[in-house]
Amino acid sequence: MKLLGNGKLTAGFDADCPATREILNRVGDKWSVLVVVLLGEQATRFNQLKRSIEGISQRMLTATLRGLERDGLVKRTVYPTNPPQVDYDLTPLGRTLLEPVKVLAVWAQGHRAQVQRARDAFDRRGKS
Amino acid sequence: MKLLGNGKLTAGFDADCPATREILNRVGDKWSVLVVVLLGEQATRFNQLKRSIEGISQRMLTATLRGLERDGLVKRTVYPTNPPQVDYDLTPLGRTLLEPVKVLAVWAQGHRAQVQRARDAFDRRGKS
DNA sequence: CTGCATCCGATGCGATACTG
DNA sequence: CAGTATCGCATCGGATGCAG
Repeated sequence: MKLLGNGKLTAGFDADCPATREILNRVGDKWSVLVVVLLGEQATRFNQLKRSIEGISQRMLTATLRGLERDGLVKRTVYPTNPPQVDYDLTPLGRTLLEPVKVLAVWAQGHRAQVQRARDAFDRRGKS
Repeated sequence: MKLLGNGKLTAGFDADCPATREILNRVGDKWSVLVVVLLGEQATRFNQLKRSIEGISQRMLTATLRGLERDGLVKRTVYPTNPPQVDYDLTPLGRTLLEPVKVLAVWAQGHRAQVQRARDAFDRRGKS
């Protein structure tokens, strides 16, 4: 990315840096944030997570958890019982993600109506 | 989504609410955040944006700007000159999004190394 | 300069069936 | 219970060409 002149974004960060991009991808994907928030509540077993998140497929829950685990945000603990029991929990690193996510969620809910109005207005203009 | 028992996430927000989900989608998509940050710097013309964002296709820049405009985050101003000139700028609403996004970006950059190490370790375990 | 339309490969993700 | 494997549709997004 070419910067705009002074070589630095006045916002004080580079939204184009690969690390930022990757985190944004994580936060943006369909299920990761939801899983992180739920695990922020308490350690949870696989099937309980599946029941808690209405609409998620087993495939996507597995993939989401693997991704979060790979990034060191989630810890997977296997108890060799019969039947097997697997607990997922946030790591300390994962816990630090809770606050930034919350800031976004608060923004979303605080501006929900305003965005909706803008959207309606935009769509009306399009129809005319 | 079924909540975990008390009917409310202790984090103090519902990451599953549709409004939150939509905002997360916006923030998560490939180019929106980058465009918002750039426009946070200054109003910018279409082709200047295109040059500033290395790798974006014209198609996606158009789509991204339309989406942001529809949500009331970006304002599009046409100057009926010849050749035509179109300026994009953040709306006041768009400007309020800058701070939450920055919080995330700061997190990303602050934990970049830690995530990378976790990822490397995870991948090594997989190979063995 | 600022777009829109079309084509088409890449990826996302749900459904389903099978395993230890 | 906690996954893995495979399929198939839907959407994403780049490349290209045309237009006001």
